[in-house]
Amino acid sequence: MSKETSSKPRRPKRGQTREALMEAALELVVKKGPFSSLSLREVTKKAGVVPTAFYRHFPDMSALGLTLLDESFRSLRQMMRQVRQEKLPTERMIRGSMETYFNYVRDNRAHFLFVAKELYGGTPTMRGAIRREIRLFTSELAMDMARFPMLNHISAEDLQMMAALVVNNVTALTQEMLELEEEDEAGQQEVLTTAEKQLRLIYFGVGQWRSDKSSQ
Amino acid sequence: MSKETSSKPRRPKRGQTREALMEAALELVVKKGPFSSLSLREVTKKAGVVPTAFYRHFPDMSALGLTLLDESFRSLRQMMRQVRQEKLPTERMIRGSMETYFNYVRDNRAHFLFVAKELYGGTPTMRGAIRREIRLFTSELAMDMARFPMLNHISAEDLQMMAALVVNNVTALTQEMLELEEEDEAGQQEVLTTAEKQLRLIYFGVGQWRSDKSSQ
DNA sequence: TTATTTCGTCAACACTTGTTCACTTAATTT
DNA sequence: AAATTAAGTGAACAAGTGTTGACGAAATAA
Repeated sequence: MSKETSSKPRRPKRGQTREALMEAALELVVKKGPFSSLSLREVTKKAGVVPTAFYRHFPDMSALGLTLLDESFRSLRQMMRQVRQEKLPTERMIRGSMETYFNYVRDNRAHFLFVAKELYGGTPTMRGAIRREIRLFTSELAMDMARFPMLNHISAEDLQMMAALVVNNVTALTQEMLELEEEDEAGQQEVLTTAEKQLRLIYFGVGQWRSDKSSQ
Repeated sequence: MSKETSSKPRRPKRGQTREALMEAALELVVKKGPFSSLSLREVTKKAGVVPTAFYRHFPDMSALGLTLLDESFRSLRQMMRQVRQEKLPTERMIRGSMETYFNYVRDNRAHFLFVAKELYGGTPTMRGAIRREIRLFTSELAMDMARFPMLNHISAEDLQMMAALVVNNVTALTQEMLELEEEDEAGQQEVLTTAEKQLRLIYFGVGQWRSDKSSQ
């Protein structure tokens, strides 16, 4: 049966509170501080709901945190998959993927801020989950590199080390990006071109690499 | 029975409480979480002193934090100066400076943990202070590179970008190091050799770099 | 319809928090 | 030796915290 939309429900609709809580937490992270510093009560207050209502949706704050984390990475993984599919000559690929990546960061500022602030300061569980995701990205990048014919001569572990170099650096630049004001387009552009240069430099280094030399 | 001769003072000596507070805060950061999540009361408790005694030494917690930050970076800067003075052929220099740096990290675990957990999660003031220090290291590294004759042809801003690449990566590896157990020597060794390889790769990349190419 | 589950509310609890004030006493200065 | 300053203590506060349990209304299922 169809229930019609009356003008204003006195209570939020089914399951709407859950999203209100997640959204409230994100907003508070943006303007107040790390998720770990938020209290259950202020989150519920911001969500426009009484403290006890929280327990209808999450057993405790850390459950909310892990849900938020999952949400953050699910869409990010999806975007990365998309980027990975574009087959282009290396130089164009570097510029292209950096552009789409940083645009994505800009469009999902709150989620990235949330993750950034928990990366080193969160609970062990939280940190572990984030680090696992990052390692996943690294491995996938290494696998991508392994498919390039010109990198045939490089050992698997060296590829891993190179991928880690790229990921570490992009991660750091992401944080730098988040530190900028949202309106600071010039600064953001600068970070982007720095990223491009750095990746290009790494690319040059990879071209010179001999794996036997490293095992020494 | 009250009077003791000279063995144990009933009260800490002059100015001893200040250090007790700083030490207590560091210990709590190691085993509990980011400094920003510590309460004044638990710090004083750990220091074996009543809450109100805190105000005799610091106006509030954030002042303690900034003092701790200063302490952390002062000794680090000193060590970096020392590293920078050793003049060696590049390859040896990479290995050498990475070794002494990571040994220093191991010996000052608490301070690095403190800084790491505040880097992105701390108050704006705290984050700003840390980022300023890091930028300082980057600039100094860029200046060092500028003195190499073989890097004459590289523009100042490209040198800055290269130094940033190095610093970003070492920072990330430091965090990785801190995530390991203190006894995990194998893991620590692995991080070290990864660091060496990555720096060598960057070094190769620098060798191929043409600044005019970058301006496109 | 009626019955049932879902989910937001209210009151209350036992804590912990930062900070104040008046106090004492040790250490230093005069 | 006396006076002064530095630095610890204890009680008290208002505000904020997580969590409980019983209650009621709305949405869904029977």
